[in-house]
Amino acid sequence: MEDKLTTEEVQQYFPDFTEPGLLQVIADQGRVRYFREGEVILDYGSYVRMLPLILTGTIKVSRLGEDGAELFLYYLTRGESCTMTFSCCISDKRSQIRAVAEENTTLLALPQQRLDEWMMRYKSWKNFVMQAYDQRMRELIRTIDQVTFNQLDVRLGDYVRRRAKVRGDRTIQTTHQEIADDLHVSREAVSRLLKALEHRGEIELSRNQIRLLATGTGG
DNA sequence: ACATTAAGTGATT
DNA sequence: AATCACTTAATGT
Repeated sequence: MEDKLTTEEVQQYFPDFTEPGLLQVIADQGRVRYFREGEVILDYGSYVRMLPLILTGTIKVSRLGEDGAELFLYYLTRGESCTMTFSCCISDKRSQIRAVAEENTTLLALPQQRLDEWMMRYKSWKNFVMQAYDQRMRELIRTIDQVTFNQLDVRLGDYVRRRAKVRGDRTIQTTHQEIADDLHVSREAVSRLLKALEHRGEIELSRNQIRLLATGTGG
């Protein structure tokens, strides 16, 4: 596989990038990198020199809590970039997050130096970045709401649906313990609430596996 | 058959 | 909702 993309390929992956000059510079400076499932792409405390644009696969982004436990933040999939990484690039700070390949993933790594210059120069790039910020912000606010109002059942439902969505599969392979770690709650709480969801007919449980059942008419 | 790991449950705080 | 103590179920050797 090639190390670089052609401008046509960049256009295909990111149809929102309109300026020929932007496509050219991304194709020119971007490097295709491949990560296997479970590989750590970026870890806490390391300096960020590249901004990733995800081409295929999924990346799981988490934050390190005060007590050393991890808290799941969000997934990145095709056509997305990492908001946290972008802000690290801009301010030249160490990473506050860890990014792990949830499945085999290819991404386009963009060198950090030019990013703010592109913001002024290419409107579609600026829009892309701002849109990413907007989306992440909404997501995080929703999570904060769920945490502060103790709506763990809602949060758990969201989690399962998101995870199924990024995989493009109604059946997800995981343990209750893994979910508990991601959400920072006890394993028992996860087991009990999942059981409740199962009784409501939303999911089906078996060992190491959760299946999402089709929800009623119109979804 | 036995050990290990995942999941379910009730009681307590 | 967390923690503990325990049971039950599934899987691996």
